[in-house]
Amino acid sequence: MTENRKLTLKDIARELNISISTASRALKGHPDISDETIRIVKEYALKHNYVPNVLAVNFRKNRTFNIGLIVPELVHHFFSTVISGAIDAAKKKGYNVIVSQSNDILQDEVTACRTFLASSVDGLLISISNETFEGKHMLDFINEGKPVIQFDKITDQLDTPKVIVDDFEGAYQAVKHLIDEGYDKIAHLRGRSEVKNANERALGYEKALKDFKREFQPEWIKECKLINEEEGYVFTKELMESENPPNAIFCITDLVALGVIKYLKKAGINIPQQVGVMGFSNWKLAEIVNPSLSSVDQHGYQIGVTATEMLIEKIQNHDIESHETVEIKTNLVVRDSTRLSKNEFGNI
Amino acid sequence: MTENRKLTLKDIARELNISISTASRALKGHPDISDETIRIVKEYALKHNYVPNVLAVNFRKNRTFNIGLIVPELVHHFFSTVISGAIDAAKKKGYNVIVSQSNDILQDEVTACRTFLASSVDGLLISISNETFEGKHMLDFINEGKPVIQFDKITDQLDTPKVIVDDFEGAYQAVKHLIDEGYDKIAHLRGRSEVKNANERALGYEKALKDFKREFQPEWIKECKLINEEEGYVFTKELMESENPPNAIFCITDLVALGVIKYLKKAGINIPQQVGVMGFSNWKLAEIVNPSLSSVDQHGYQIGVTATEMLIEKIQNHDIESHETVEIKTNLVVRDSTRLSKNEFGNI
DNA sequence: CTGTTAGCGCGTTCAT
DNA sequence: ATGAACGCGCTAACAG
Repeated sequence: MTENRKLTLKDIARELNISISTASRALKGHPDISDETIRIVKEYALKHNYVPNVLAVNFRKNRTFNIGLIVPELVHHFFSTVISGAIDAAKKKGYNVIVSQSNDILQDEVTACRTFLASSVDGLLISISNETFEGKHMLDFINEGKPVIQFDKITDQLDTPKVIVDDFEGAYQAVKHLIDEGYDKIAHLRGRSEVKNANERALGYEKALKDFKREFQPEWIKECKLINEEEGYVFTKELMESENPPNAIFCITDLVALGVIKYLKKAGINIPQQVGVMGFSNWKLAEIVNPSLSSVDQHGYQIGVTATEMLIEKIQNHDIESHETVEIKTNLVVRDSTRLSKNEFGNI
Repeated sequence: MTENRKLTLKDIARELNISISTASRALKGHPDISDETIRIVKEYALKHNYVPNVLAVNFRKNRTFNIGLIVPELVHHFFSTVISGAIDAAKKKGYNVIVSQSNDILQDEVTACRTFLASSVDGLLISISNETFEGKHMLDFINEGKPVIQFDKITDQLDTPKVIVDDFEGAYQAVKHLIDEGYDKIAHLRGRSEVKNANERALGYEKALKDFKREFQPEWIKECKLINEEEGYVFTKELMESENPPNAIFCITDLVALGVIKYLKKAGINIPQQVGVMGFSNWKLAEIVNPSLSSVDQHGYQIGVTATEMLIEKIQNHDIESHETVEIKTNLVVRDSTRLSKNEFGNI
């Protein structure tokens, strides 16, 4: 309604009979300016509710205090947790977060990058799509002097700082837990071989089997393409109907584990007595499903915070060269689906 | 690496021996400019990959093509769905979305508003916190000529356009379904009486009971303060141990329903045979829980899309006056927890 | 200590 | 059909 034009430096300079630059400097307590002038200007500014025009400042300084964040999917427990961490960390440093999603489609990711690049962010946080392998679109970004940090789903083809989950160790610990509980025939529903995270988890799985000298069967490894419930269901059926069925199944992610559980229940196979089930990611569903699902927590919030803090630091130091990788440790969460030894409450 | 300064209008003007304004106009195909010049300039621009400096343009035009989005919680199925819709809709119109969360704390919401206002968004989408009642911080926004649209969790104290779920009708249909299935003693775990959505749902519940002349008992209405699993559990225990226990429970949200289900299972009460359970929101958990939970889908994605489209339209028309309210229809999703009549598969 | 001046990159009169 | 010139609001180098 009262569309009162905003007060500018010029206005307050005119009103106070000083020059614009004096006003500008006074406002930021520049040492050149007398305490008296500073006091007067600040008082006037406060009283008349002066707010610097951020557009002008950003234009002048050639930066926006916005950072771009691209994830494959926004409606996804892990990624929304990461975003939450990123937003909170950014806020603390005075940055905004502009969020975009690729839907795991390379073209969408490229477009999002271009938009961010053209439009206005000071740096980029990205978790790449399943279709991204080299990532020259991100290179464009770096070439303009804007730092890029990859997190979670990354490509080694692109040399940037990275914040990743220790998938190998997480998988190793998960499988070790299964072994400790007494399971000795452990299958793995893995992800696509082109995806680094999937490979790391598979390697952790194999290493644990090897270290503890448990049976290894290539037929016990199934590659999920879509990483959904359906695949968990179908592969479990295959596994359980085979000559040599496993007695535990380690899944690439909780959603797949859900399919596993559905099949086992349908087939009347007791979890965890006859077959143990281990997920990965520790989604909300892990506590909800029946029996509750053991899983590996990836500390998404922490990943978001760490990646954002790193990015902002690089932005502020104009550091486009360093390429350190930070690994966030995972955390095994044991629930009913693998608790062979003692099961206090039974399945409710 | 090759930190090549970006090409500006000035550069291309100098290179082509024309004036800056000619270059500027040629680039946007201004009718004053000869086709020949336009061709040459455009060709040069394309070849040398000219990209207008968005910061400068925005500064000049006093807008940012960013919209602010504030939700109580980001890590929340419904809200992340809304955000997803908002981002997709904004992208189509060439806008970015800056996301922030209030954590249901008024102070955080106010701060987020201030940041957005000062920093640079052209408009605001907001779903208010549980602590927000009047919302003068949003008024600040409007006073600067920037449109605000409230969605889902709104306050009528602030006169803005709104996009809301038809909570009343959703609740009415949910309870009607319970009645149709044969339940005749229906309780309601409602939300806080200060929250509009909670009231609407409670009204829908009461109206349905009245219309179909079913028993109404004030003791069957319990007010959840925190809207969590725990409350669902505790209130259900109370209800079921009372003199006159209900045989169906309609919950303010799926999370509460989860607590309800947990108690009933623990108490050995069969769902849906002895007691039917109805949620609200249709989270992912509704399909995962056992038995699967009937719920009311709120079409979060559509809410995000609609609110965003409305906002952008207002931004572009400098429309700060209109205050229409759009109601997005809900959709009842029937699952096992209320399927008394026929239950094909049984609970798996 | 303070004021003058000169841009940042772009859009937009106003001349020609 | 084109160019010169100005200004958006702010910062900063340079003078005094």
